[in-house]
This record gives sequence, C-alpha cells and structure tokens, in this order.
Amino acid sequence: MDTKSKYKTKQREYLIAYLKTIPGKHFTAADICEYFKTQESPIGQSTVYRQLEQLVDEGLLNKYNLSPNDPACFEFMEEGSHCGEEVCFHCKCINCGKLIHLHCDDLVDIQTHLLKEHHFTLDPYRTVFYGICEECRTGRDQ
Amino acid sequence: MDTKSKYKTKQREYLIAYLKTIPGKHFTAADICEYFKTQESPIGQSTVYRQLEQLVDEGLLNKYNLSPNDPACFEFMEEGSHCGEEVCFHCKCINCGKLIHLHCDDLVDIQTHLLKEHHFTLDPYRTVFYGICEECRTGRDQ
DNA sequence: TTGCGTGCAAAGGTTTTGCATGGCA
DNA sequence: TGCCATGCAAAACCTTTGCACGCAA
Repeated sequence: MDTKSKYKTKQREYLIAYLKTIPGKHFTAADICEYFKTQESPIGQSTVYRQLEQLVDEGLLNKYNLSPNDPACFEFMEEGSHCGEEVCFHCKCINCGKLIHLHCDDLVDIQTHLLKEHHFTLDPYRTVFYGICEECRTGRDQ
Repeated sequence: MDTKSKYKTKQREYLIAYLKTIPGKHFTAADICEYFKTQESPIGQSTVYRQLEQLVDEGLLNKYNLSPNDPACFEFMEEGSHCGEEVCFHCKCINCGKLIHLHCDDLVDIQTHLLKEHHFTLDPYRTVFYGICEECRTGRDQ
C-alpha cells in the first residue's frame, strides 16, 4: 500500500516541523489545531485530521485509543528518539487519566509470548495497558 | 464509592436478564437498544447508556475501547462463567477487526510484572492488545 | 496543465445532559 | 411521600465528508 503523500505542501511541512519539537509528547488533533491558530499560517482542521492520519500510515506517528468518546491521542516517533530505538509501551490510569511511558525489555517478552503461543503479532504502538497508577492506588483505598 | 444502584427497576431487571443469555458475547449500546425495540418493553437509549455504565462500575460488565470513533464494546462477565473464574485477555486484530479471547496464565505474569516493577495495577478487563492475527499475517505478506 | 491537498461548512455517529414524568421503596 | 430512574429531545463531542478553490509538480 502506497500511503505516502505525493505532494509536499506547506501545511504538511509546518506540521512535521512542529511535531519534531515535541517528540514523545502526547497530543490530540484539537491540540494541533489550537497551536496553529496562534501561528502565522493556521491549518484547517480537516487538513490536520487528514495529515495526522497519513502520518500514522507512514509510521511517523502513533495513534492511541485512550478512552471511548475521548479524542484520539497521537505521539510523534522521531527516528532515533528515545522511543524510536526501543519498544515503548503505554499505561493509562483509569482513575486519574495519567499516561505513563514504559521502556522495559521484559514487556517485549509479551510480544514473543503472544506470537509463539497465540500466533498474535502484538503492536505495542497501538496497545495501551489500562489500570491504576501508584498514586491512585496508594492515595486512596482503591 | 457506592456505585451500586439503589432501585431495582424493570428496565434494569430486563437488561440484566438479557445479558445473562449472552455471556462472553460482545455488544454495543446500540445493539441493546435494537434488541429491546423488538421486545414488549423497549428501553430508552439514555437508560441503556446509564445502566451499562453502572454495570461496568459494578463489575458485571467489561467495557472496551476497540477503535476510536467506533461505539464502545461491552461484554457481560457472569459470575462463574468461563471468563469469570480466570483472567480473560483480549486481542484485537487491526487488520480484520477480529476479537480474540485469551485465557492464559502466562499473561497474568504481565500483571505481576507491571505491579512489581512499574507499580501499575493492570486491569485486564479494560485492556485490549492490538496487533495482527494469524490469518491476516500468513494470508498476506504483512 | 493535471490532479492532489486544502479549507470551509455540514453531516455523521456515539454519548451525554436537561427536565418533566413515572415508579420503587 | 421522597427520591431515584426513566425517556424524550436536544446538545455536545470528535471525526469524516462534499465540494470548490488553490497550489505542487
């Protein structure tokens, strides 16, 4: 599937330039729209959605479904960035909504296990572990 | 937090009765609405949403975020059912959309690992593993 | 010149909410 | 009787789509 964009537009250029300034950070399509509203050349929201989708297809961006009804969350995966080299997992706290990055080789074993025992190729960039973070667990009796 | 319902209404009773007939099956709020439209006593959609949410809080129902923009997916966890005794994980194929149940003790180790090493309490009933299923992997060159 | 990318506005679909009514305890 | 649950309609929300225009190649 050739999902690469064929034209190099200013909007795409500016978008990627901005994304490169926030590697590993999480953002929504609305965040991007907001940011570019304050810039010289705003980008229409349709374009933001379309470009983000395309960047996901191209592998430059990861997209997470954090909660139903909440906006999709993206993350720029710069080549050579801290998330680019090793596998990066995410944990999302059901209680406070915090999103935690995990770089742990042990979790890579999950991939191996799922593949060997269950013939399922896990995509860590799409998968989010849901649960309760430490603060929420120890802070209250839940 | 006391999230238990205080009143026992007919709608709630009928809803739970129906859910008990489809343990382990996946359904959306719209599915429930549709079903009850064909019954003697339909249930308003607000009520369906509110009751489903409540049942999730009570632990009788699991709720999954399968895809952004797609309706939330629920699953009834009957006590003593095949998913009630042991931990049940889910894998969702990004390609064909298939949802796979997994009952695997090895995956329970993930929970232990996440808790001990990362102080994160994984909730397997909320977590979905995304990836590529065997058919999609071997069927094509992806 | 060709046709893809853009942007506006509107539509789409799911979920939530306001408010009056009805039903459980 | 008191108060929660219901149901309708409308709103809210994110995202997609139609279409005309503009711009890259």
